[in-house]
Amino acid sequence: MTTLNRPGKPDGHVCGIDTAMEVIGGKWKVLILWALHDQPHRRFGELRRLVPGVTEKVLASHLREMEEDGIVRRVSYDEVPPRVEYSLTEDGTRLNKALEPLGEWGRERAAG
Amino acid sequence: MTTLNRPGKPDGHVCGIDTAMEVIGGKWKVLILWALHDQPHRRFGELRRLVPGVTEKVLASHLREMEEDGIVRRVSYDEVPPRVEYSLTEDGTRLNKALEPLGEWGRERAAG
DNA sequence: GTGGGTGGTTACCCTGTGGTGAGCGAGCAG
DNA sequence: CTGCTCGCTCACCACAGGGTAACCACCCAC
Repeated sequence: MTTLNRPGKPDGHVCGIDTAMEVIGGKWKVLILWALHDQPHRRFGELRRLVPGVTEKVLASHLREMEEDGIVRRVSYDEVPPRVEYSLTEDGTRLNKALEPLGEWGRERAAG
Repeated sequence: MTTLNRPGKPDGHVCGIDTAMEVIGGKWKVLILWALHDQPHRRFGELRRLVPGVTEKVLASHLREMEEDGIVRRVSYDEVPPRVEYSLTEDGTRLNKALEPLGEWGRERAAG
């Protein structure tokens, strides 16, 4: 279950890694984090362009979950046309840093 | 697709992290890695006990995928009753190390 | 009045992943 | 001859995560 419902999930965690895996388990979440890492604020449409292939529905639901998980901050300005800005929380920033060695591993492997 | 078929997957990787996510994307893979990290060799039944909740079929297929991905080494002894030992390759060991910061992040978060 | 651009929501469908349970091959203990 | 162990394999099935598409409210420019 990646989409909503944290309540269920009686599994119990063996180690910290699966706690983290739950948070980044969605298909696009790491890419969203990645897209968020270098700019302080990103708009919805921007993210959609930065994460090629994601649909609006899924992007919206992933962002909502990440907000619930406390790794993304959502600020909605009451303007027209509507403007919403997403940014990493401090926890999200630390998560992103924790993801870096993994990214390096992947890059090495891709390089062959 | 986590189970078999690397061939497809035209997606193209945005960054190294999703390369890694593909490898550890299975539901139990990080736990298997974790179970493999402290002993040089683990037997099938041992792993099944160490990863509570996994079924034999899924454990077998995950191990097979991890072997294909070059992070797990499988050695089968031609004895009776059959004996098969699994261990991390060097690449798998490095992956496990790359996973550590993530585990720490998860532990901190679980601690609240 | 109609088209565009914003950031969504809702309904429905489909595929892949993982779960269930059975069976198998070979030898040994009893 | 029966049952047990070990490491699987096979056939089948359920479900949830993700994809598709339509729709909404709002205001502006044309």
